Amino acid sequence: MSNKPDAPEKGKDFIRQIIDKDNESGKYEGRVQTRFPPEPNGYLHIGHAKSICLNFGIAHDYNGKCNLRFDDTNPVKEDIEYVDSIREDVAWLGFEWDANPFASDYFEKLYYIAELFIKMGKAYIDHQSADEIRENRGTLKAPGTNSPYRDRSVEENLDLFRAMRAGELKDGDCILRGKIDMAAPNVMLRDPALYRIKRADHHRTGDTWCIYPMYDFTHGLSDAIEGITHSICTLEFENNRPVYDWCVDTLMAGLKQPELFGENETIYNELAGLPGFNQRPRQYEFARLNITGTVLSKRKLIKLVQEGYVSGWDDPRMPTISGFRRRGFTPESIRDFCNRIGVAKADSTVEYALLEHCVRQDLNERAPRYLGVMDPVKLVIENYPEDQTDEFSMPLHPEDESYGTRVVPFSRELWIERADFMEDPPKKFFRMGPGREVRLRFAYYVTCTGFEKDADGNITEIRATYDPETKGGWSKDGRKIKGTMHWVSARHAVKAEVRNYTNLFTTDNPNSVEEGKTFVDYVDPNSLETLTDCWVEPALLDMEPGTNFQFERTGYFCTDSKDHKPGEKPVFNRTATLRDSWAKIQKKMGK
RNA sequence: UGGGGCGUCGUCAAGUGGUAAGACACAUGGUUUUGGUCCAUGUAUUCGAGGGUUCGAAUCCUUCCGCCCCAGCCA
Repeated sequence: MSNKPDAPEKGKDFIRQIIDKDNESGKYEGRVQTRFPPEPNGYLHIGHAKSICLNFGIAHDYNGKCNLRFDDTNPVKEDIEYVDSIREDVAWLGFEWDANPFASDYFEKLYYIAELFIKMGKAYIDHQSADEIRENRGTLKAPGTNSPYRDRSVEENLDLFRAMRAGELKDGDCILRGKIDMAAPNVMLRDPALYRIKRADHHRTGDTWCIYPMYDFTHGLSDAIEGITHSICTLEFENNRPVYDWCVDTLMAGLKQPELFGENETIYNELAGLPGFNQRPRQYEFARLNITGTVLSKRKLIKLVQEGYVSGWDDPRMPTISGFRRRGFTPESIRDFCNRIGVAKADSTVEYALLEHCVRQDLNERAPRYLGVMDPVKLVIENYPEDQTDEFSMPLHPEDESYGTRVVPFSRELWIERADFMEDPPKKFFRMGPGREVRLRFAYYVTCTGFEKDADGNITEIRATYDPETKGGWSKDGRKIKGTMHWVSARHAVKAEVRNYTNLFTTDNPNSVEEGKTFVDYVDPNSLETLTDCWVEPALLDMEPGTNFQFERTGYFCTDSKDHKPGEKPVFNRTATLRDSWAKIQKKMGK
C-alpha cells in the first residue's frame, strides 16, 4: 500500500488553493492534517472514494497526515461489520491512514468538554419533549421561542447532566442543548442538541455510556483533539459550519478559564496543550459525487440490499467499493476517476461513461487476453482431419511481450460466436457468411461452405474449409482479410458461467422519479444476465478468484471472488464491454 | 429579501481584468491478426439573462432568473 494518489498536474482544486494560502501565511506552520470520517453504518460507495482520494491525496501531496476516523456517536445504527468493511475498502483503494481513531475514543473528553460548556453558561438541560422542541424551533421563516428551561442555573444544569450520565433519567427525558440563539436565521443555530440519553449497546463502548454526543458537537471537537487543520466534508454540511465553529470557539474560550476547571484540571490542561487548540481546524465543503444511472445515498443502498433487489453490498451492480471490486474494477481505475472528476462546489453528475473509460484504460494496459465464446454455435472445418490437433502459442498481451504466451488447442470442431455469422450479411458485415473467408484469431483462414438450420430457422451448425497455408492467421500472399473471429476448440473447451451486468436502473436518474413511484420501481430486473452455456479456453480454468482478464473482442472480465472455483467451476463477471463500433454501425443501419 | 450555497460545451472542469485549457461523450479519417488499442482532425465568437464600469470582463458592480441545502434527541 502507498499513499500515492496519482495526482494530476492540472489546475489545483479550490481546497488545495486554500491550503497553499495557509502554507504561505504560516497559519498552521506548514502542518496539513485531514481525516476521512465515515459513520460505520453502511458500506462505502464511490462517492466516499472521492472523499477518500481527496483527503488522503492532500495528505500525500502536502506531506501531511490523514486519519481514518469512525464517527460512531449513534450506537443504534452502527456495527462492527461496517467498521471492518470500511477499513478493507480504504486499504484496497491503496491508502494508509496515519491513525484510526473512533469518535467514541473521545467520549470521556467530550463529556468533560460538555461540562465546561455548562459551566460557561453555554449549554443547558432541556426537558421539553422532542415534539415541543420541534414546535419551538420555529420555521425557516419564523424565529423559534426560548425553552422554559433555558435559563436554569449552572449548578442545576451540571447536576442534571451528571444525572444523565449516571443513568438516573430515562431516554428522552431531556437533552443537553447549546445556548446559542433561538431566533437565528440559520436553523442549525437555534440551540442545537449536544447530548441525548440513549440506552443502546455501543459496538465499542458497550454499556459504558447511556448518553451520546451529537454529530455537531462531536465532529469539530474531534477534529480539534486530533489536530486536524482542514476538515473537508460535503456541501450539505455548509449550514452546520457555524455550529462547528461555535463548538470549537467555545471550547477554546473555555480552556482559557482555568477557574472553571475544578477537579478535572488535568483533562482540560491536556486539551489545551493539543495543537488543535492553537491552530484550530476549519471546515470546507465540496460537492458530493453523483453518477448517472445509479444512486449514491446510504439510505437507498441499504434498501436495495435489505429488500433483496441485489445480492448484497458487494453485488457487482452496486456502486459500492466492494461492488466495483467484485465487478473487476481496479483501485487504480477508481483513483484515476476520482482525480479526473475534480473537486468543486457546483452540484454535479458525472457520466458513468467516464468511470467505464477509466477501467477500460487501466485494463487495456494490464489485462491478459483470452478467448471465450459467450453464445456458441458449432463450426466444423470439413477438410481438417478428425483426429488432428494444433496447438497455437498465443500472446497474452498484444502490446506487451513481457506478458508471455499461452497454448490454445485447435481441432476440427470449434465453437464460434453466434453473432459472428449471418446467413445473408450486409456489405459492412466483416464476419462470416456463406462463401466468405475470415480469419480465426491466431489460427487459420477459413471459408464458409454452408450451414444448417433447425425447424425454427435457428442456425445449428456452420461448415467451412481451412487453408493450411495460413497457419497462425496470416498468409504469405498478403491477401486482405477484414474479419477476425475468436473461437474455442469444442473438444478442449471448458464450460463456464458468465455474468453480464448492465445498469441496475432503467433510468439515467433514479433520484428523480415520477409521481407515485420510488427509485426501486426503476430497478432493471434484466440488469444481471447469467450465461451458463459459454465455452472458454482451458487456460482460464485455474485462475484465482478476483483475476482480471479480457475476452478478446468481447470485454473485460474477472473471476468472481465468491463463486469462481479454480479447477472446478469457472465463474466470470463482466467488468465492462469493449467499445463496439460495429454495434454503432448496426444502430445506424437500423434507423 | 428566512438563512446558506451554486450557475463556463451533452457531462465533468480549468480560468482569479488581457481577449475560453483539458478530459469523457460525439463525429470524421488513418493504422491494426481484437470492428479493441493507438494516431490525426473537428466540435462554446462565448461563459444563466439584462444593464453598467473599463482601452479591454467568464472574471469587478448591479438587477433579474434558475437549481441545491437547512426546521432529527441522524450523520
